[in-house]
Amino acid sequence: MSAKRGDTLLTSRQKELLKLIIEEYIQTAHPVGSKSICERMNCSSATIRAEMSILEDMELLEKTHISSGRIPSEKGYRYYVDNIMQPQKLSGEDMLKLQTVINNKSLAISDVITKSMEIVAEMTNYTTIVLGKSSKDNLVSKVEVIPVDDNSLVAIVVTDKGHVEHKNLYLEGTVSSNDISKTIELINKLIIGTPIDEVSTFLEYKVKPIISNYVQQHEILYNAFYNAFSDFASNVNHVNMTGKVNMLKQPEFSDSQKIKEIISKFEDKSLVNSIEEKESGVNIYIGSENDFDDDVTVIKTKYLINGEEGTIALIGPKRMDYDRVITLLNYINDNINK
Amino acid sequence: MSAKRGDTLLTSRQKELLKLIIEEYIQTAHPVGSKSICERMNCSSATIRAEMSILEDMELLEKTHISSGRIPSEKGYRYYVDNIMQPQKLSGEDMLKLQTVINNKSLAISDVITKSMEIVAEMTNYTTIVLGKSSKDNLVSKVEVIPVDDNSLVAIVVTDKGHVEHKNLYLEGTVSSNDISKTIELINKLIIGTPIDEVSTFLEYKVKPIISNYVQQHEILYNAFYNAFSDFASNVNHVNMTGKVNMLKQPEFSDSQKIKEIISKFEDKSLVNSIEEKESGVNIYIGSENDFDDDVTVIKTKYLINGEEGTIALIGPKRMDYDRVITLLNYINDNINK
DNA sequence: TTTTAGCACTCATTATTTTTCAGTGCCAAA
DNA sequence: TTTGGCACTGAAAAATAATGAGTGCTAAAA
Repeated sequence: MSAKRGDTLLTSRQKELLKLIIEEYIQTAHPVGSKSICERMNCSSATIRAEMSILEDMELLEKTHISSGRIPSEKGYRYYVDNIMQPQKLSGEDMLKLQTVINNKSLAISDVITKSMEIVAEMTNYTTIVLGKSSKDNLVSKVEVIPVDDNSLVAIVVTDKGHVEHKNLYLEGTVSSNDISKTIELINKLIIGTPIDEVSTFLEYKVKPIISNYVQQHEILYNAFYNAFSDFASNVNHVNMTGKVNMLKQPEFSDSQKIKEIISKFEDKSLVNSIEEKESGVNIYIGSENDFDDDVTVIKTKYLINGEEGTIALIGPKRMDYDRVITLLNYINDNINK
Repeated sequence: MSAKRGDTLLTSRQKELLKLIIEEYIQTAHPVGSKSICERMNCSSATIRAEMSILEDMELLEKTHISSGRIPSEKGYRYYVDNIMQPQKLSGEDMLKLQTVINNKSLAISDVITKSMEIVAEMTNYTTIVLGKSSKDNLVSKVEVIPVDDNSLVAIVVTDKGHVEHKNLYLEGTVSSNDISKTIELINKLIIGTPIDEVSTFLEYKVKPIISNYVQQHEILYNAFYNAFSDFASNVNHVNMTGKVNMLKQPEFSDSQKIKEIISKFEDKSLVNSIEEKESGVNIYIGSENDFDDDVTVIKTKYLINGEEGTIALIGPKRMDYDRVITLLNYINDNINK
């Protein structure tokens, strides 16, 4: 927590006002007027208006039009997140729901993460993303090939991190099972320990030149395996998104143009992949601070457990329940680290 | 083609008129007025109106309001599809695009199907779905277990159809590698040849009673494998959807409420799975004829190649370019059968 | 110096009315 | 049987009016 970032000098009353406005807006999605506040701060609406006006000068609040109530600006949310909001404890209900997954000791960690985030999506009505394992550091630890019928095989690659990829290969023409097993032997001998994203270049420089010495129908086989392995490298990133529809329930995305925009972005693989988090900790990217969409907030955190690494992220409107989401992500983060 | 289904007695002029109206509406999405037709049929708009009126009495056309042009009714589309439309040849351009995938002999058939349908989605601006392999008829042909670290394993199952499933298992406490290999041996011995959807009951009745005779830490191991296999059975259906966003581009789905409805349906796994086609041939389900949504048409066909079976489907507005889509699906169908 | 009541003013939103126009149905003549 | 003519319809767009939540400013009260 790089605390107090940009903590402009606000009186404690201004801080309280900002807190009340942001929290009301988070709940209602309607601009907040001076009247609705004054009861809670026992002073008149005129006083509130004066203070609001100051907060607007500081660019922490905005108006939607000249005579409207106030909504938080991006800077306002940022100030709230950095200087006002204080992390709550996880509610009993939330904890209970997560525990059923987290305590299930027979689940692999990657499943715990995915299922936890599915639960979070459901609880919060935001969209969650688990971006799994990048190919870096995944070393091939076993290549298995199983014949299916005369013309097709299944090739399976397992990495040292327990990542599995498979691909059905089709062989043009008949290839002797002897040739197949020789090829596999060769591949296994030469390739084990190679980073998975380097395997295709490795195949080209180490295997291709010598395969013809050992294998009769080397060309067909080499090509089949080459195709398979280049796919493996690019597939190692897996993505799991849950609750895309939740986003459409948010009032800020009720315009059909905006809906299309958001859905398109959800479908855009390279954009979704770019959500991968580099920094450590639970980080918050409000509006233009993220590369996904100016109208959303992305909260994400990197995980690295037993060599499996990835990012868990949550996307919601800028008007997000920051408090709860951060508490949830922290809780998941702490718990998957045992 | 169960031709001439419901071929009410239409004069050839009425047929031509219906054809023109439907084809214009498919292109423009606007109700078609009598004036815009009369040039092409060289007669006056009054004559067209009279004929339109007859077609409306037959429930082949509808009005959106009392003084509007005509749009096809569901029955109208049905009549068009059954009795008027005649299958075109595939355009050179369309064929070219598909050939790049279909002629790539090193791709497994399942990849050819998936990629073809991705291309179709892009070409047509509709949404395509490939619903893969149901679990029926998939017999376990190999179980492979690979240790990742002290507490975790990867279990891989391959079926006789070349279908592969894998799962990371986490073992609570340390389990001797001897016990693990004994368990695998036992499972491989007893389970090979079992339909994948029956494996978990099989485990319960055949393996559970005797495993304690061979394996020390049988409980941990049995549970881990039991969980893994029950997942396998339910995962055998895989789904690939492409072009969800295309649907939102269609003018009939520009209303934000409708968009949400469609997107929700796309996300609903059981609904998507229910698209599976039982009948043979390329079949057309217009509006209320399908279970997906009254405002769409679903065109689908079953495939069964080398033991791999599934459904390829296309979803678009009822105002769909039936001609082209059917030609495309037929072409793909013919070609994946070599 | 700070707070507050009072008041004129603004502008989104909603409702109401008016205008426009593509298209229809019907009829009588061709 | 076809067609030109014409009155009529109703959606859609444009213009107008009414409503009301909320503001900024000012001058008096605290």
